[in-house]
Amino acid sequence: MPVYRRSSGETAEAEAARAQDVLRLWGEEEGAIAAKVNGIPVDLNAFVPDGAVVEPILASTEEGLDILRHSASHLMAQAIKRLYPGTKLGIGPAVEDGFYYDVDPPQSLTEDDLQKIEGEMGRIVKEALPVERLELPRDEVISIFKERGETYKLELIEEIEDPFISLYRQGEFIDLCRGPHVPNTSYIRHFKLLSLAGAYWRGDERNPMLVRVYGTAFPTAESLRSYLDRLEEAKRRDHRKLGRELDLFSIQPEGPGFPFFHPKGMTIVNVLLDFWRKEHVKRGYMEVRTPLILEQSLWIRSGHWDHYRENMYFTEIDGRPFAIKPMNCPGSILIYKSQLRSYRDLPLRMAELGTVHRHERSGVLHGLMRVRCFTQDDAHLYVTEDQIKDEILGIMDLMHHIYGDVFGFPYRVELSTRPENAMGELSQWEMAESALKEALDESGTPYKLNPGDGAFYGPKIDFHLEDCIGRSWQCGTIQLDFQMPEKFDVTYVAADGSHRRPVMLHRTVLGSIERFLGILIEHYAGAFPYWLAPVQVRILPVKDDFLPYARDVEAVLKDWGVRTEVDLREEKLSRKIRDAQLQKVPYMLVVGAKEAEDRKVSVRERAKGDLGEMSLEGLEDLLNQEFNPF
RNA sequence: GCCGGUGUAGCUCAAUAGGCAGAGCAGCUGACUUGUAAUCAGCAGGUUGGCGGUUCGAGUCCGCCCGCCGGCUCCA
Repeated sequence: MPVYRRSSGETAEAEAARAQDVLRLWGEEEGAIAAKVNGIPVDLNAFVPDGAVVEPILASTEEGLDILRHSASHLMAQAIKRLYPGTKLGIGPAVEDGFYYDVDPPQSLTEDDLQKIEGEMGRIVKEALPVERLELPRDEVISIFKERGETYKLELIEEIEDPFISLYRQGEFIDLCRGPHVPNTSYIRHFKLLSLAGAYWRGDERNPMLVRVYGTAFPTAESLRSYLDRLEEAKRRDHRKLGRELDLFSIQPEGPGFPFFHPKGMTIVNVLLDFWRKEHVKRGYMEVRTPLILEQSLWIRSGHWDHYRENMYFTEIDGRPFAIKPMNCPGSILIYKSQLRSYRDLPLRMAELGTVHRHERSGVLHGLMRVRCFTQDDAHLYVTEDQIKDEILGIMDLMHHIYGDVFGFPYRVELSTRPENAMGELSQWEMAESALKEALDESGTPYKLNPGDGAFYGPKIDFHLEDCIGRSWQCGTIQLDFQMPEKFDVTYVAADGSHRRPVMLHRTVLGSIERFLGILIEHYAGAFPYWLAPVQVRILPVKDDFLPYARDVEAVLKDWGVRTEVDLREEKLSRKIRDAQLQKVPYMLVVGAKEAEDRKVSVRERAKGDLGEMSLEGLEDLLNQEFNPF
């Protein structure tokens, strides 16, 4: 009699059994949607070999959720094929928050069709169709999909080398699939179709475009509900909406991808940059500024002409060709080269809040997150080879300070290596890549490897911040560059009098100021911490009679360096409070007869509410307790 | 750039079936003189994104262009 084992070590004997039967021996079949046999996920009705370890996969685990969603994508594809016969199928995987299926329907689909498809999915769920795995010889599989006109599937099969190929069938629906899946369609209860979008077949823009139908599925109604609530929350936090409501910035039809910063948005940016400058001075950087437009020949020499031309804007001055800078490095190099540099000058840390223009394709623009003109908090470090590691560690420390200590953002690190269109020698790339790795290892930073994602002039370490709804944004980057110094013949005089070539480090911390502001808006849902709030305190006179006192208080606060305004309107106090709350002003000061008499203020904090009356000194103490990274 | 959707007052949204472009908020004017999340009244506000077409008649139907939204590809 075969023996089956549990991960805990327990064993049981039974006749040749399927995974579900083995789980039942231990009372573990409840809630399982698939099983793991010797660590490999399989269907519940898969036969288990003698001696195998069998564990349940629950829908509530990450692995189980993936299976549930993958099955949901099959369910959706089946519904689509029922409603729109002749639809050809692309691929339909589970993704981060749900699943999608790329389909090629005979007619175009609209949002209204989502409801219909959902309805049909509901019917298939009720049918409780068993989901069966088939393993058939290649030829047979090919003829099945030929017969069904599934040309995309045939293309996928061509790449599978195994003599046998697995398929999954539920009712009349058959799909090429590795599995595993839920045992029958009734397991998929809590799902929702979300959106439609175009997507190129196999992600290549030369291929035909299919319709990607997005949906999500969860094990319980509550978890589905909370996910949908989270989507709503994300909408509420959308920086484009808050940017308008809080009057921070706008993007006008006259400048697609070119944001306008309004006074309040600019205040936030300036506070942020004041902090940034202080921090950089502290860490031995000097600041420079280079021109926005430079002669085309410079860009040819730098390699941008060959590697980055499609993203650049060009112009002409006095009949000579010029380019608008898409990056700040060539300008920085010109400053470096403006005089002879000694090894004593290195490491030379040259920072620049550099405004760059890049031509982004119209479809990718997105509020402040993806624009055509942005300011990078750039820096170029000129270092000797044996300074590389320490300088990288120094930059990583700065990143950690700003992301972690100041903003409390979780972040991820990725190392990107040599891309296809790379410039320069392979050996230099290897040297550069291993220098970055060494720094990462020494600092003990966990990172993900992204082969082929480096810049054309060098490998890079990217820092991805995670925002409130789990999206990640690339902000900081450290790029190691042996190419530019070479191209521009950049040198320093070594101790022995010889001319040596420095290595160049390019780096940003915030990345793009625009994008960073967008992230901050969403992260704080517009309720900026006190130190960043465009208006820190709003003074609310109870009635006009107390305007003079309100002005007095305002003058005192301004003197303390607090960003203050007075609500001058002839409105009721409750109205003024409401408006200040909606503007997410951190502190409101109510001033009326009592306050004016005693030179006091009644303080209301936007989240805590009424804090009661206090003297101006008491207020000063209170404000001084607020977080301040300076 | 590509696919799909969408565009009405500063904002949010109405306008049966192709038949007089409207409301709330915001703004302005006036009244009210206000104590912890919306005082009342009046006024003003529009080339319905643009251009062309169909029609007796177009916000509505068709075509092209532009912007925006969601994706794809690409990226700070």
